[in-house]
Amino acid sequence: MEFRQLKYFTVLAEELNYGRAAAKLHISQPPLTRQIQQMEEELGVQLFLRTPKGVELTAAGQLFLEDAVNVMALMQRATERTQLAGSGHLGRIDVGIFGSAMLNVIPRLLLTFRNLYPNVDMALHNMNKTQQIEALREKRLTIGFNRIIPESDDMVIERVLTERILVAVNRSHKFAYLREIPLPDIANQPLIVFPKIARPSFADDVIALCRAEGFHPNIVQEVEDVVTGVALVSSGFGISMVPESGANLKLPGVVYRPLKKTPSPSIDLSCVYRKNDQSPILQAFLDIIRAYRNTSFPIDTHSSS
Amino acid sequence: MEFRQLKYFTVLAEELNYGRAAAKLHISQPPLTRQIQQMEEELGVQLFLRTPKGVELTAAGQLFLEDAVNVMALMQRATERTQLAGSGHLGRIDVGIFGSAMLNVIPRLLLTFRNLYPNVDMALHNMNKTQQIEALREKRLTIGFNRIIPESDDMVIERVLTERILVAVNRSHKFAYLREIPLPDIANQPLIVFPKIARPSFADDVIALCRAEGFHPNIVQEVEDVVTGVALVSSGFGISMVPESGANLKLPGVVYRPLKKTPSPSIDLSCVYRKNDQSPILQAFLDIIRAYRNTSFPIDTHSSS
DNA sequence: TCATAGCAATACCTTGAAGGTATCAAAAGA
DNA sequence: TCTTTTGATACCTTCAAGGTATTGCTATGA
Repeated sequence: MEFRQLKYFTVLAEELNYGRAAAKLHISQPPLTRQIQQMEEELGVQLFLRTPKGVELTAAGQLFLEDAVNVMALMQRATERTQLAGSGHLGRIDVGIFGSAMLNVIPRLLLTFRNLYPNVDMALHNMNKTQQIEALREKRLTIGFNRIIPESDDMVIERVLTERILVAVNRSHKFAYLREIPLPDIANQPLIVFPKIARPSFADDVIALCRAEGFHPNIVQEVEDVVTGVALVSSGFGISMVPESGANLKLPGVVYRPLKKTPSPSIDLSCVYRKNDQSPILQAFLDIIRAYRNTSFPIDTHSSS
Repeated sequence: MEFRQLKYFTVLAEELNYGRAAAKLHISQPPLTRQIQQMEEELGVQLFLRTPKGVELTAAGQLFLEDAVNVMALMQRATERTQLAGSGHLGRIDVGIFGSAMLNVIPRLLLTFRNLYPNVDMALHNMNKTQQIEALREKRLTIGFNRIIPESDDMVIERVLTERILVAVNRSHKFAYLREIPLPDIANQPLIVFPKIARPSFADDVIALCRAEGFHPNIVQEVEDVVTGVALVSSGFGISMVPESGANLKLPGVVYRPLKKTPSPSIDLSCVYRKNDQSPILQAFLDIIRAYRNTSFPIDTHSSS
């Protein structure tokens, strides 16, 4: 049984006349006769009763007609769904997220993606860079976001954007009265760094930044993430350094100040995905990331709550 | 898209290796490659990723695989259902019934049919012979049962069986003491005849029987059906003549006696169906009727309640 | 009653596409 | 580096789908 025959059958069942049905199918009448004969032979069932005025469906033919219509509709739907999936408009994307990027950049990307590809399911998974790489290898993740991602043969790391590093201080701290913080002044301040797992991390960047300036920072606490770090700043535990998008985190008594240095010390946010992943959904997502890359994300570094 | 291609696709999706898949399909590898290429071109979607070790499904391919399996299963089911319908094992039969035949013959036929063709829906419709013919013409009925059916060009009337005519009398009636009732003795008895609609009917047969014997029956009541007639006999209203299968109707004080005449007066039960109806369900049903035709239905004419 | 029109079926030819064999190109493994 | 394994390509053969011409049947109208 071929789809062609199903099509011929349904048209003949509609027209109930070989000549008209053949015309509608843009073939001549004899091939139609033969195809229907062949179907009847293959099924071992008479589908049409030949009458002097044309044909009519047998009971078996009526039953088969219903199913034939269903089969063709299902095939049509399958084709359309597959084409949607092939163009990235249907399917699923699993995104690994971690840290301060979730406070600003990633939500914007996700929102844009959802608007453009409403039929793609999006799942967010909170994991650190090590877990992300592992999950990517096991195809549990389509793409991961992180800072300072180790190179890997089977992964592509792509910069999403570069942010200034800001100093988070308590409003009561003397730094709060400065517009910019001179880096050397940090030397003796109690410094809170993060994250403490999955090194090297942003914490190492901060430390390296200090060392390049010629001093060793006074680290009073390593915490797991930016939220905990800023929470400690809020309670007067010390000061911290955060990526610019972390400044979206408004906690009582916390203000953010840029470092006094040119060029401004900065940290990259990157994404990572499988080198051999050609899936259209990933490509679509990457297109959005690339469109965002050079967009500025102005952040009011002087606001606080 | 052809079923052949769906089949090739599912096998390749299972084997994930062109060579093995082609072997399983009993074709060589190049045609398989070409058919898959053709599918991908037609859909405009890559279904497989070619890897050095073989192939793997893309996300779109996985989606299409699910649907392809469904399409093939639905087609398979359609084929089987159609073949069942074509052999009379699936579908529907509408049977018109009327009168005393419902008391014995028809239930046996229906029971036999249901046992042999459990997937055929049976619907019974109580209608008189006029209504049956009309319903047959409008295809609301597949077959009708009745007595004395008028000839018709587009209908076939076929005898189902021939029954003796019995006399139904009240146990207190003098006839109850006879083993057989001489027909002339009926002349002055109060006679109940039926049915009163859709003449000519069994009633006319009874009247004709009497006239042939040289007398005009003393009809005291015409009733609609055998049940009403026998009910009147039960209450002592008069005597009646009923087809043998009517003797299955046990009402208080009613006994049945054969007529004393050789050959025994009889009445046919017939069925009627459309001359051009070749439906396998009807043919199957007719086969059962014909098998029953020459079977005797022994009825104990002397029992009563 | 015969001629005609309209229908599906058949005979016969043409062509396109599916399948086969041989071979190539690329990559992995020994 | 050579061999093996994989999918892709080139080219040929064959079979079946489609076309034209025609037949056979039946209902209908003159």
